[in-house]
Amino acid sequence: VITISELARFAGVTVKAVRHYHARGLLPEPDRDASGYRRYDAQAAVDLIRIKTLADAGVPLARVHELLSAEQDEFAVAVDEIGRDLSARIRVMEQHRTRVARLTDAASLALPAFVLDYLDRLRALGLSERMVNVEREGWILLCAHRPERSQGWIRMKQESLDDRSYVEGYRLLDLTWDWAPDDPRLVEVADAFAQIAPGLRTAEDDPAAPVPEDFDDTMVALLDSQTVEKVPSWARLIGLLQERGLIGWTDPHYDD
Amino acid sequence: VITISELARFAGVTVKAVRHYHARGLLPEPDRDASGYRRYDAQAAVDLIRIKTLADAGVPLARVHELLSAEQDEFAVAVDEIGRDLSARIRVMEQHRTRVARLTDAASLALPAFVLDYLDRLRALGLSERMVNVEREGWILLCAHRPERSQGWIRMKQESLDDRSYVEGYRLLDLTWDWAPDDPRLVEVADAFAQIAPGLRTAEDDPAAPVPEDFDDTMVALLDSQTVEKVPSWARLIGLLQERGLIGWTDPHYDD
DNA sequence: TTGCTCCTCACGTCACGTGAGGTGGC
DNA sequence: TTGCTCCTCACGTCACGTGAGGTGGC
Repeated sequence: VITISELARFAGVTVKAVRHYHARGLLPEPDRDASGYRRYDAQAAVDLIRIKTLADAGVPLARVHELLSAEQDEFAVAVDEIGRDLSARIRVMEQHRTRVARLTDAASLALPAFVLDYLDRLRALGLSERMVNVEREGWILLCAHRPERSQGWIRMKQESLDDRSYVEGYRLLDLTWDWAPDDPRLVEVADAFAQIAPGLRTAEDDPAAPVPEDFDDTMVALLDSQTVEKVPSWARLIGLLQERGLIGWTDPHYDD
Repeated sequence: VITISELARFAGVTVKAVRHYHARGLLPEPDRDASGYRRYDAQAAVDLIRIKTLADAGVPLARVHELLSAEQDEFAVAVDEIGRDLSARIRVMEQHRTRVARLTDAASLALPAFVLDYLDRLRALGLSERMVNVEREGWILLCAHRPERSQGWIRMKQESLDDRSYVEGYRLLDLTWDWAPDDPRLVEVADAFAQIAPGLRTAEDDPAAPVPEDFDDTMVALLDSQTVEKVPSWARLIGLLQERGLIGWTDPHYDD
């Protein structure tokens, strides 16, 4: 009594969708008129609205097919499950929304505000932009890998930055970037670090400090590729520091 | 420095997804090792996390490609838009969730509680189950088509059911279901309706009553296919009622 | 006659997933 | 040697969308 386009508009779907539901066996093929046009009645409209209601809720069409011929109790259980599934999907979408809301620019992608504050402070302390960049990419990795611990680490780093000798260490490291690995000044820098060392915080000082278990092999490999493998002079420097009994988070076997 | 599976696990995606991003040109192909294996560095991990963050937010990969090379301000505008889009999608999902929550069984699919209450009352008044079914399917159509007006209509119908003569009319109609269209008793029923008529409510009595504009051609055609086209005696009855100056919502030209 | 709807294939899309068939590393 | 990972095609999936080429109704 109505045509396919009338039916489709009525239910709020496309004509193609209706034909697709026929092909899938979800909606029974109606009788045709003299020219081969499909003619639908109210039952078809009711069926289609049911299909759309379930499909809109994210139910796969194969599942819709089952449900349309399900018994009362079986259906009730399924509807309950669909509702919980929708709620769960809404929750993850809300997480993604808050994550997206933090993305003010491409540089801060995946970085929470407390890391951005920390990076701003490094800039304010006079560190070079490429140094800040190394930190930034490192923190993107850390935040992705250990989101629950990263805030604690940042707090610890912020406290460390209150220490002048710690800041001096950073500035020294910044200076060595372009030096050749065999630059004799690196030995002086390593000695300077050894002086500063007592001021550097370790896991023994602070329970929030990172411990070896915080970094799996993947993490260590990635952080290394950003630092010792990228800046030749730093590889040398790490070696010199190890000779002086100072080791950081990096793989002791980085030089393999 | 890390393998494809390490990279994938780190970012929380599948190995296939990483290769897909290579194929789409989203993630640059890294160098290979001696056996042709891809070797990734931290930059790749950072890039992949960025891609995943955007893709999780529902951004099409083609769009992700643009955004990764966008300028600060252009990116900020896009992120804002993605956030609004996510919020909108969350809102429609919440609508679908509330709609799904109402689906206690297959019969009540797409029907709000106030319609179910109305149908229960019809049963309580002694109407046959098949009669209730005709009402139910009609209301499914009405609720789908005019959701904003259906509650008002139900309220009006509930008030009408307080009228004994109105209820009598329903019971008479129920009785005629199986009669032949030429059954002489139909004339008596039509006469009885004519007696009841002053008690029937019309648009003149109540501004909430349905007017012809509430039903487009599709709606009329569908409601007809559930009633006058389905039950032969009703087609005859409508004709008899029209002779007596009583017309309902149905198409006056139903008999074409 | 023009424009709109309808019909049936067949192939496209989106973001991957699934084997198939083979090689490399411990 | 076994099991695991890696590689590259090629094709599959899900829910339709997009024409292609043709007919019917006003």
